[in-house]
Amino acid sequence: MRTRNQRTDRRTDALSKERIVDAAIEILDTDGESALTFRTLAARLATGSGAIYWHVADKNELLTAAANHIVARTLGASVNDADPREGIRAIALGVFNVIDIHPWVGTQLSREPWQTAMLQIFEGIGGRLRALGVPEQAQFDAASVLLNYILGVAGQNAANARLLPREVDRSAFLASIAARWTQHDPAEYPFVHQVAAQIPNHDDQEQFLAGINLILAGIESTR
Amino acid sequence: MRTRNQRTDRRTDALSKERIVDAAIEILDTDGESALTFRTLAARLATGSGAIYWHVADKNELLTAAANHIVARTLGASVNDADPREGIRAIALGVFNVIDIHPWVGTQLSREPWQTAMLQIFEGIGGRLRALGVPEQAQFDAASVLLNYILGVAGQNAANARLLPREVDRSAFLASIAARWTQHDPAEYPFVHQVAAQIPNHDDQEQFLAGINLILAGIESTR
DNA sequence: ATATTAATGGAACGTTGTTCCATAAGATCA
DNA sequence: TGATCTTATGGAACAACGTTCCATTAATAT
Repeated sequence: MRTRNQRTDRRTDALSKERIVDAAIEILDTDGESALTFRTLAARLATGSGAIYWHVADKNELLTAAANHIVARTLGASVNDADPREGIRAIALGVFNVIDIHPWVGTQLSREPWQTAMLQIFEGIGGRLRALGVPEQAQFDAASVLLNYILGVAGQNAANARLLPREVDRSAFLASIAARWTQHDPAEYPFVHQVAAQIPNHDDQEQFLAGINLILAGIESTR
Repeated sequence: MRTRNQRTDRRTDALSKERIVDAAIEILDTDGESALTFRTLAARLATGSGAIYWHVADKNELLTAAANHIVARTLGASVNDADPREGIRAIALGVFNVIDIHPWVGTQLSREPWQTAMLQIFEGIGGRLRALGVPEQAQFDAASVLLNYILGVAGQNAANARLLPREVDRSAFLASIAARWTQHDPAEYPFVHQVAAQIPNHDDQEQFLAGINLILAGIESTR
């Protein structure tokens, strides 16, 4: 009997979409978005780029699969179903935090529309809106605002992480942003100047949640 | 007197940042984001890429300048200051529509943080929130939700426009999205399935405005 | 007229995503 | 067991891109 057990004990170094996606995630996490190329990936997997293309259609599919993997894992964990409001906050915060750790996920979410990761977020939100008693007519709009707000913040945070040379002091980074803001004419940009003062001691995550709460308040007020 | 009048009657074909940005906008609008390269741009301006680099640092600066140009022109036009609520809606709708016409602006807004275009939107919103009577403490958070929601929608619409092969029938496009949604397991994605039915006769702009109204309601309810 | 600076345009460089293809490994069948 | 066919591999080659370099020209100042 030469036939090995189906798909079990093949060569241990066999390539697979899973191994490729895992390696891609490692590169993205440790060296950033720009470090992932088919050459670095092939080097890490000790193969050639042609072999990778046998398992993956193109770079876009690879990035989508990587982002889906991370988001699915995150959303699966954070389930709090006592209060639908809390459930929505937990989903939103989960996405926010996952992008804090893997900023490239934010880039991918805002670049590629209607991928599975987005639908998962959408479903999680929508189901809880129903539980909240939002009428069916209004559910689509309500879930859409929440999702787009989350995607907007995701994109911005990913973009910020892209410029941040890697672990630059956070307060120095905030200060440099505030400085850029105050360079504009105060007469033309009074609000920007007023807010620039609040930037240094400013908590991204707290402000993100405040946004979620404002939207939830809006959804519940228009019933 | 050989000296010509300062900066007036130079060679009529002289390059300038303005001419370069204008040409870039034309290419982006007529042939899409992927069509803008330093080669196509040089060809259109009948010059070489080196000459362009004398006026523009890199492609990022070029795109930022182009987006700022378009957004500034749009926001300058749509001023309605009878009601601050209407003013905010006008700004949001202005950005939405400008991205409908120039989708690449949406890509740029979500990719490059804290550029002038974003600050202009932020300032327009913030000033009107103040006029609305939102307490100063809450203005930052309130302006931030609105801005991030707008940016989220901007990014998604830009991404959609990128996939749309150019002027494909809109209803066919919506139908294909709904089809993709319903491919997922109905048991796992009940909300997505419910909403997929509403996609075909669905107005993007209307839903966008509904989102703005929900957020405004939330802002006004938590005072 | 001459020297200096500003601006030009096109060749060349290095990197990228992707394709191609000769070859090897695994499975199937005589 | 050996022959054949499919699956999978890895590295060379390609086209396109952003960017840099540099010899040359136009405009200005001396």
